[in-house]
Amino acid sequence: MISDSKTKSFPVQDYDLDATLSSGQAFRWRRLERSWIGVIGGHWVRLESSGDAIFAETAEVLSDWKWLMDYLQLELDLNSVLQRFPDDEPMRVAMGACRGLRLLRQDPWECLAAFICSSTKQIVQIQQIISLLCERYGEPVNVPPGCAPAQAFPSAAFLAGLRESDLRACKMGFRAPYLLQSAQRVAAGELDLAGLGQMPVDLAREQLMQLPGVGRKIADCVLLFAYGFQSAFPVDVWVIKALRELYFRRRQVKLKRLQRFSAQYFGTHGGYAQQYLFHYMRTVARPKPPRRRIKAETKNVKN
DNA sequence: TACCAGGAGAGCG
DNA sequence: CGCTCTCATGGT
Repeated sequence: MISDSKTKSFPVQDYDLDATLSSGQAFRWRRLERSWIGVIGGHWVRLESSGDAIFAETAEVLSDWKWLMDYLQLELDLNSVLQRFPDDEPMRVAMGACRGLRLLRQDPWECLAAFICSSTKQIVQIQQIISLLCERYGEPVNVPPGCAPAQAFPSAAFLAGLRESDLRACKMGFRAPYLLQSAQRVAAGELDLAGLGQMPVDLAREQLMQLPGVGRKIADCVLLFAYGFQSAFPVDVWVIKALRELYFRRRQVKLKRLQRFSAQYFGTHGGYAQQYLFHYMRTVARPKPPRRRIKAETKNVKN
């Protein structure tokens, strides 16, 4: 077939690849000059955005690019999503600041495992944990000549056979037993990840929250980022900050009330709104870190 | 040094 | 329930 190729160009509109790949939904993308390198399923891929198109390069000749189109959600009409945002000032500001930000559609196990490792961690640290996991326990994938080795995300079955200390060595600390037990339950078929997508969202959430280390927030991340449940609205510290400052004027509001507010106010398409608020708070509205005082005598004096 | 990071679970009243 | 404490690790 003449359409077989290692490269392909996809026309896009309103697709901010940089924002999307760096907005804390996925943790394996690395920037290399103007492009992004990552692994999706068993495919090494390099992506580059030119404004009105996304260019993709893989390591092997392909005729079927559905895996990539699905992951990037290339067929989604973003405007129809943005139109469903609440018509208020905070959302207008976030929308203006994050134009082109998208939600990905990730593999459920990878997404679940990554977010189990995410609790009270900063994004760079989550990236470090995930990359250690993949380097040590993921199946190698083909890469183009001259490129660094890459691995698929390790399967639940493989992780299920490890020891807790193996996972702790990947710097995930107290999350290690959570990930290990969750991997064992998924590998044993006690939780059917593939089946969750066909369930009502509340039932799917309930199933996910049976897993150790998976509470409301992480369950919502998986429901949104892996299954595309548009009503899932992960309420984390950044979104709490956003809701308090933008909708409650810094009044003391309890987490429970924010969760109820978000479900009621943002409704069945709140997931996208959440990502816009999250990204807006992390980038534009991020409080400037206090500038370090430069002390000449600040040297590591190890006696 | 002390504090915090995209939380969850256990133990209390 | 609702609150508080703890969990491991790296960065500032």
